[in-house]
Amino acid sequence: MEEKVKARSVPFSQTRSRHASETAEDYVEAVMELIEELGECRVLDLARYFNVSHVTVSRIVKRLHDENLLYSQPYKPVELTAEGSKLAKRVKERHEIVLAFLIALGVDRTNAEIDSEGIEHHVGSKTLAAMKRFLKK
Amino acid sequence: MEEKVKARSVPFSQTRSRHASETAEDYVEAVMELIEELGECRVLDLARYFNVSHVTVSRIVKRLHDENLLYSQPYKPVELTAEGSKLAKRVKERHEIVLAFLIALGVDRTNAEIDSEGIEHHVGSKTLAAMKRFLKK
DNA sequence: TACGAAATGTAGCAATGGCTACGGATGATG
DNA sequence: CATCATCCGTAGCCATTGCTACATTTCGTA
Repeated sequence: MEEKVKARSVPFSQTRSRHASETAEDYVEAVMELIEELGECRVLDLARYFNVSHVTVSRIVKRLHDENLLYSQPYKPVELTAEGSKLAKRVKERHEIVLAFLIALGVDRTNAEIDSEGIEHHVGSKTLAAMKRFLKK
Repeated sequence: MEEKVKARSVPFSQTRSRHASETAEDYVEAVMELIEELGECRVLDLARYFNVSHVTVSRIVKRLHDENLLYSQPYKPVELTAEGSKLAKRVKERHEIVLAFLIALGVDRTNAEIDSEGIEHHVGSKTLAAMKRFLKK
């Protein structure tokens, strides 16, 4: 009888895979950060960082190892592969831009840090470019 | 031997419950939108809206019914409870602000729509206020 | 070197959100 | 009012990300 609702511009279809990708982004970024801070990155360092159990970390590390983003051996520190390192740098740069942008927008640092963690994964290249332009002014 | 890494300001601890909350927000917003557009909101309307199977919708509707956000009876349209309606209005308003903000920032409408869907759930009250201030100028 | 604490792995459970396949309910139409 | 297409529910599968409990490995130190 009437018009069908059009599906969203961004299908929510791949919610699960999107979440998995976000996890990957968070983890490679954390590994890079922890290696910079501590010299190495242990499973327990990640567990403390994300406030989850070492079991959760260990399973995710295994998956990211299989996806060639991390390199890990039993009972050894976690390292980044070349691919993981590339991703981590991209993610970190995007994260820094989003954070700086929110602060420039007038958000206090604490809230800017909180929100940027969540927002960063959803900032496309166009939005990122717009944020960069804003920062230049 | 050295300083422990401090946990993130925003614990990633409750990733699962955060995702569940985002789902709740998406669904009450969609239900409100679909009722406005179509006069009622059926399970299949939601399935088309989110590009998922009706099974996924049906399970989530049941959960949100248990959480008192939606009202549903077998084979009947889905409705919002008072609580769900309140949440939906809040979410919709926030969504509209984020979308308008991205457009004002210089992002084309298509990408603004895409990114606002993902960003909206991570915009805290302080960031939302900053976006409103920006829009007034 | 041998012990014990700390780190990591493994087993197995729950919740969430995807799916297909199948069966029952509803409602329009002949 | 019988039929059939459409809508919806249920069963049951998988993946992801939480967890606790328990087993194993590592490593500093007695």
